[in-house]
Amino acid sequence: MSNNVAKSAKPQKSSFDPTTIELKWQSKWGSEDVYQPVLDSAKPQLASGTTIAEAKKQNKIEKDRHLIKGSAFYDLTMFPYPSAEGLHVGFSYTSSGIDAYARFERMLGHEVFEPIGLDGFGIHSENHAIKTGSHPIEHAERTEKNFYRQLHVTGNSYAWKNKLETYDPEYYRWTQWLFVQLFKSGLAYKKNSPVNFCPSCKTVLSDEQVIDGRCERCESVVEKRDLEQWFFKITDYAGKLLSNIESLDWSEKVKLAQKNWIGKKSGINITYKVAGVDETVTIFTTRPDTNFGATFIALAPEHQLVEKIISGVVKIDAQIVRKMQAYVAKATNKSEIERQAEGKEKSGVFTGLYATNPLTDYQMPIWVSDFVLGGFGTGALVGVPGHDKRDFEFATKFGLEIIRVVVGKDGDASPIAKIEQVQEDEGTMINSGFLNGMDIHKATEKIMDHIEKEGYGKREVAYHLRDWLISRQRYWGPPIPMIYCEACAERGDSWFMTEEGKNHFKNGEWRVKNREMAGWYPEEVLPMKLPYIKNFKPMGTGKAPLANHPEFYETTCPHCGGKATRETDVSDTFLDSSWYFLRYLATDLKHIPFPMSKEKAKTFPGATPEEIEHADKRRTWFPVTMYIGGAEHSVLHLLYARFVTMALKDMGYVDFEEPFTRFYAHGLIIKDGAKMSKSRGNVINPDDYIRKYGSDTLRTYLLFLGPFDQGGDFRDTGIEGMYRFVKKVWKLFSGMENGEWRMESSTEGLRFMHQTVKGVTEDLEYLRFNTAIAKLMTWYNFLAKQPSLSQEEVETYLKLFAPFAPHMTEELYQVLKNKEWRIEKKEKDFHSIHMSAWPTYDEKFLTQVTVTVAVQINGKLRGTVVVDAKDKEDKALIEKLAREQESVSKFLAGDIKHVIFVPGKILNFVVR
RNA sequence: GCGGGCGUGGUGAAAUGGUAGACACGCAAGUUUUAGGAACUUGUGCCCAAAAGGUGUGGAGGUUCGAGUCCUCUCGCCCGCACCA
Repeated sequence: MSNNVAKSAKPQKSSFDPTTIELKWQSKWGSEDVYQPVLDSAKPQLASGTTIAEAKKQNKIEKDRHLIKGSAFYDLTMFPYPSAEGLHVGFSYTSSGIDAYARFERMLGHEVFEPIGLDGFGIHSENHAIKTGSHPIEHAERTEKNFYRQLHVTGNSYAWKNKLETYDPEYYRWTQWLFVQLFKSGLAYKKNSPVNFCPSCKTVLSDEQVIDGRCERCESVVEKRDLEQWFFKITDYAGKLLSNIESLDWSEKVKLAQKNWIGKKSGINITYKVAGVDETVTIFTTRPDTNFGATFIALAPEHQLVEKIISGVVKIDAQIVRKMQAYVAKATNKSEIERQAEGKEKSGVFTGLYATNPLTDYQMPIWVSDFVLGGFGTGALVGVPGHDKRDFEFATKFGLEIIRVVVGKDGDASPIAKIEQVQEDEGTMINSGFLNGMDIHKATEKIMDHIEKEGYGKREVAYHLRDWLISRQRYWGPPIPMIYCEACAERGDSWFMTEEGKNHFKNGEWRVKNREMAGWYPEEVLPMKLPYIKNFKPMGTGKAPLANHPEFYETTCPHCGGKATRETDVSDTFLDSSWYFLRYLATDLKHIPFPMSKEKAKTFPGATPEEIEHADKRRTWFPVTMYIGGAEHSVLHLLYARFVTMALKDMGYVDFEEPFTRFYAHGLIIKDGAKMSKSRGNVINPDDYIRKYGSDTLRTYLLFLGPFDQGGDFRDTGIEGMYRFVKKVWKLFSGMENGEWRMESSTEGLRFMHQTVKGVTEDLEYLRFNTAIAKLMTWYNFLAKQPSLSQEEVETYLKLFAPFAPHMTEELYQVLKNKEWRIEKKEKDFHSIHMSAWPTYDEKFLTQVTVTVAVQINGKLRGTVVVDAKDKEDKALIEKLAREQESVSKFLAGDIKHVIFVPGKILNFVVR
């Protein structure tokens, strides 16, 4: 029966042509700037000034949403890097998510800013150019066009007027400006040090770009090279980068990845006198409680004292020096991979020197060993073989003494002879003088107090995080805008001698004072344009291609006017992306890089009063409200962007410390169970699917695949199914023009609508797109069976579906609008609805209350009871009863008139 | 080794502590079609010929009137970090 009725609501004919519909709306949205927010007039993000994370914690989010209509909502996705192959479907995934979210937020009444751009500078793009045999500049021109075309057909509600490209001189002049500001703040310095070098990319890499000893991009084994490089002093912010993490509304996983990478360890630096020579060795340890058991000292091959011995400053036996030279040379040439391949087999050379342990007067032999890391702590450790497995391995190999100082749970107090006996856990101190009998935590505090009092040690915090290596010996990046002047350096007359420089460092030591630093920065003539050169390929000599071009690097000193040279390295591509979210809001400002206070904006040469005004007003958009991107950037981009923001805050350019209030890491899209790769031939080009099914279908399908943070498996049969569904929706509603609809929804219809609205709203808020879409499908199944639909149901359905399939829903709305909707007149187009009205039915359904009690029916205990309350008194009564189990049983025994028990259905109680 | 996460049908997966498997894919049968495709209808956790019934969220316990969900242990898988002193 219902089948026949259902048919009456369905179309006589259907023609669903997604391509035509989508192009039509895309061009309309574009030409009318529908999604271009007025940047200057948005209200601040939250009226109270609290962050969304805080509001959420206080459960105020729903309430606040209504209070802050018209407030700025900065909805950002990580911009893609353009490749010859075109847009990756992984990006379609992100962009579908961010756009569904943007459209949802817009309906809640926010001003939403959803910008897009291209991360076109960097090794990635340059390698693509080399592979295709083209010049990076031509490569960029070509891919830019293709990428923007592909980005357009997704139907995303991008603010197209604010697009940017990192290789645009109007962009990278500010990247260079940023470099200069960091330099002026003492956060950029140049240093000669062993660095990671990728022999294939022929450039140095930052620590973060080395994964398992291999290059992040090409997976070549990374070598160690001594090169003079530019670094950013991100370690200055290690503490803040770590402590701020707690306040962020990010997934625990990403937060943890950052915490681990920063790697804070609290301990103590202990300085030991070296017997017989005028030297000391400072070690870092987190376990000073075991110090009575210390029997040796081990130095990293890079350690200063080792250098002093090798260079003859500290004189020891010549034969040992030769042995050490050989060992150090071998160790420093080893790549990470080689070191791992050798396993944990310890090696080392005894220096013949001893250090005295003041606690015991034990003469600890000083060794050099490559299991000690030059970059952690002080590059030296004190060996306690009884209570550290690595120390034990070292001690047994070289016959060093092992002393037990902790007894663990097993009560074993015998001498430690086997590795299984090494006691690294909790326990009680023995053989440790005044520490005896204490547990290790108490002993740790006690001994640190003692050492500090005796004056040979100081509590210290060590971090795993190292400074950010910023220079690259490549072509395709912003030239580092520094000028070296030999003459000024000779005179000791460099930037550091200017009033500005002196003021900057007057309260602290100068972090950077070596001679290589002497020079000038041409701040007022930025951008330092990247010239077109033919031989742009990396050379592998430790110099960048620009070093072959005197016409580039030869210049005059901005200070003395003499001959000077420019830096020829370019900066890391991660610098480009560390601040792009700031620039989106100022792409039309020629003289100011990003929104900032009037006071600061005025300091930019050439800034017009209008520009200063814009810069000031647009600050309401910061920080980024919602950021969606890949989890692979957990410790790279996200850490760098946080660091840059903090540095800019300290310089007074921005007034927030954390750039991304909320970050959501989406999952990975695989294809038919395998990772996409060209060699497998299973790379998805979104173009093919958009052409065949339309963007609405692709978007909805991608988001339906599975939980957004887990990605999913892309299957052609799956997208077919989604296409069927989209078509069904089209047919149902486009058929409405000939069908009937009624004034009011049925009770069941209302309940369905209420449930779906509530469910989908909540799902969208937490980016559970897959379940939101499933709810829409369920509701469709219900609607399709109805003999007729109400205008409210149809309109609500279209609104709820719009975040996923914006084109089709808008087209349907237009079709239906022209067919005598018996509703209040709609003068504006559907996109105005996008911006105004998210349906809520809470008020209407206040009468329905869910009570959770134990109920016995037919001798069986059952669960949830849905009670329909007739009026406010009923509702209050039921809520009160729900709070008190005891009264509920009474209530159920006496006051309920009917109990309707439908097998397979929820229990319904009708209140008198 | 440290840290985090996950184990539910043939598949992707749903389930504020309350009918386990929503929704979709796939599969099966049917209607329609010259055929293929498409569309529509019905069915589909497992066991049993069917019904009745039983059983069922990696495993073992526990809390609870009630556990996929909370707690303890255990097995298996995935992802970070790692010779970090």
